[in-house]
Amino acid sequence: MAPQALILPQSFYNRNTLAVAEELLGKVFRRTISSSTLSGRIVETEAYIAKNDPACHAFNGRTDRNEIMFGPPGFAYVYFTYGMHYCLNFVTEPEGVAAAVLIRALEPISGIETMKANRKTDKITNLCSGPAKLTQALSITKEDNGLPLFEGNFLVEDDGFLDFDIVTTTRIGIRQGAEFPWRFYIKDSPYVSRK
DNA sequence: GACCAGATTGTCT
DNA sequence: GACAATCTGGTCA
Repeated sequence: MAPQALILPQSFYNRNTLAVAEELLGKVFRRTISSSTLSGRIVETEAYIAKNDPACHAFNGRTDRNEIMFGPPGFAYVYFTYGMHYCLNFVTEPEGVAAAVLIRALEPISGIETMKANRKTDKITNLCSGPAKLTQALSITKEDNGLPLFEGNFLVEDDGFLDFDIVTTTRIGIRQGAEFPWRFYIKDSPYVSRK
């Protein structure tokens, strides 16, 4: 019998961002939209910490866009980029410390038919294997910015899955701060964005 | 597989 | 006005 899934409490996020990014691997992200459930296992993350990290949106201080990162931990930070893509982050560290974890890839678990329709492809490994792909598959938009992750319809759960190794690399798609080894993914997962 | 161009607009300087 | 925590679809090998 599989262990019961437990919702990660807000305190899970109220910690060092690198630890949270690493420990989010293997956890399950789940959202419910009008009685249908879309979920997937987190297989790839990246850490962004305003202090000393020029790649972080909050590096140059508080703005309208990054305000949520300065708030309490355990909330979603969704931003729009490249004129057409949304990316999903989880805010970490105590209130006042701007930091977040970018969710880069999921292994689809439920709601796969809906994801296929949203992504206009039938290939499972192409549904959520990238930060903008997974927001498209799960219909995540600016409307979801600021939602709590520890209660409601937008959650992260621990179902006890621990059978994997973790690979640590530099982050993807940034120019400044590219040398920080703050990307984590599940070794040998076919659902990560890139090796 | 690798590399490259184009899409398309919010955000900040 | 420049750029962006990206993706897709094309070419070439």
